[in-house]
Amino acid sequence: MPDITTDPAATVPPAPQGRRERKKAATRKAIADAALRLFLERGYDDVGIREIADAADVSTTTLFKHFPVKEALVFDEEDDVEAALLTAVRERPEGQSVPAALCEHALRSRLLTADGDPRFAAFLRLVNDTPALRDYHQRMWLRHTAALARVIAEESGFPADDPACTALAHFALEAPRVAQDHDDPRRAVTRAFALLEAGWSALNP
Amino acid sequence: MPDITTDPAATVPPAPQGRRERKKAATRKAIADAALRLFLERGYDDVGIREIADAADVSTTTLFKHFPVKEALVFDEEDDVEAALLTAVRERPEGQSVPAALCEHALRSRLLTADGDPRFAAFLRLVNDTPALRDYHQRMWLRHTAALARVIAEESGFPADDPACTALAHFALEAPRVAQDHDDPRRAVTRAFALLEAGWSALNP
DNA sequence: ACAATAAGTGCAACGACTCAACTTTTGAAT
DNA sequence: ATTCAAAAGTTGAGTCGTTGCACTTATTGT
Repeated sequence: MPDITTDPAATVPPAPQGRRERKKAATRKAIADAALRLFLERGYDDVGIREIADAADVSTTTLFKHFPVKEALVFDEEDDVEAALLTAVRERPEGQSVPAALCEHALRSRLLTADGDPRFAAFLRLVNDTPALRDYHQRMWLRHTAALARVIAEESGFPADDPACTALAHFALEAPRVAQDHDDPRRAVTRAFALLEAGWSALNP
Repeated sequence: MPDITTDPAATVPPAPQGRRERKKAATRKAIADAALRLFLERGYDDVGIREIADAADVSTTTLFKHFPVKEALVFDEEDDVEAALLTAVRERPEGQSVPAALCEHALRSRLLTADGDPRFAAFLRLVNDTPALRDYHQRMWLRHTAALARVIAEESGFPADDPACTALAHFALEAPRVAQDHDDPRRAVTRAFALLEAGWSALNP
């Protein structure tokens, strides 16, 4: 449904849709904010759903209409993360290999180290110290496997359903998790990708 | 795992335990059997804990004293699976690479295809079609990462804490899961391990 | 024979999540 | 300007996995 408005000034800012959607977004944000605040204060497992709903001044049913499960409260605004991943591969510098591009992307993403920002550091600690959150995040992250595999296939000329593409995609997405258990995550990521890089180049014609 | 043993000679030696431990094992088996039967009949999500407990004629409290969570009801008798994994690497044929040994082990294990046995095929379908079970199984499977990484380090002369060893271990354990989403899982596993094989050999001096 | 130990029971509860019925708000079409 | 349908939100009861507690019963080592 294209937006054909008579008044062009009404649609200048990013996407301020009707008041309805704005209000919806507002309560959604209120819930997510309340949740994150409470989680950081007292830990994920020691905060109940009802408590969060109360803090955001909504009912628990409303809460669950915005977020499918408790874990999702923490990972709001995780759109365009897939887009970033895919373009990192597609628009990599001339001559750079696919695994190398993925490695750089992994190092660039702040999932490993929150340099500077103490608020983000606290967030990272919350996620990594809470098994439920770690697992959920990884599950969500792996949902990009198929899309990434497709892009890899395009970029490398392999058939779209070549298992090697899926494998590389999956392994690349798992790499950060593997690295997080090491004392020097950045080095670990690099080393894991060295393995993939060498293997991938050997597979190419 | 249900008591569908491939190798009849591999049955447990008759551990001469007291009547206490025998009874305990009996109720445990009764519970697991009832659970698997009901799950296969009506699907994992459509069978409740209380129902299983009733079928096995125990209280839900007793049930949870034997199995930590619902998913564990399906994966009983999963010991010595780590031992098999480790020896597959340690006692591989002369001149065979570590990834190759892991690939063979993956192909040998019946997690991919239940050739012939229809009961095991049904079991596999149950697990693969139930997200909760798939995830739980993978989580349990990944618990062997550290042990496998240590063996890999020993066998290859790398320092015990080299991230490359952890990475290879992790990727190798993930490979079957990646392959299951493909139409020809055995080929997919082989191809995934080809990637690892090539990369690993390139990392060696 | 006798405590110590462990298995098992019953019940009540908690927390996450769902469902159905209902009210209010909002965006538009008439 | 009125009316109407969809969407957002509420309420309350209920399911389901899981735990805690107090209790009984059976087995074991001494």
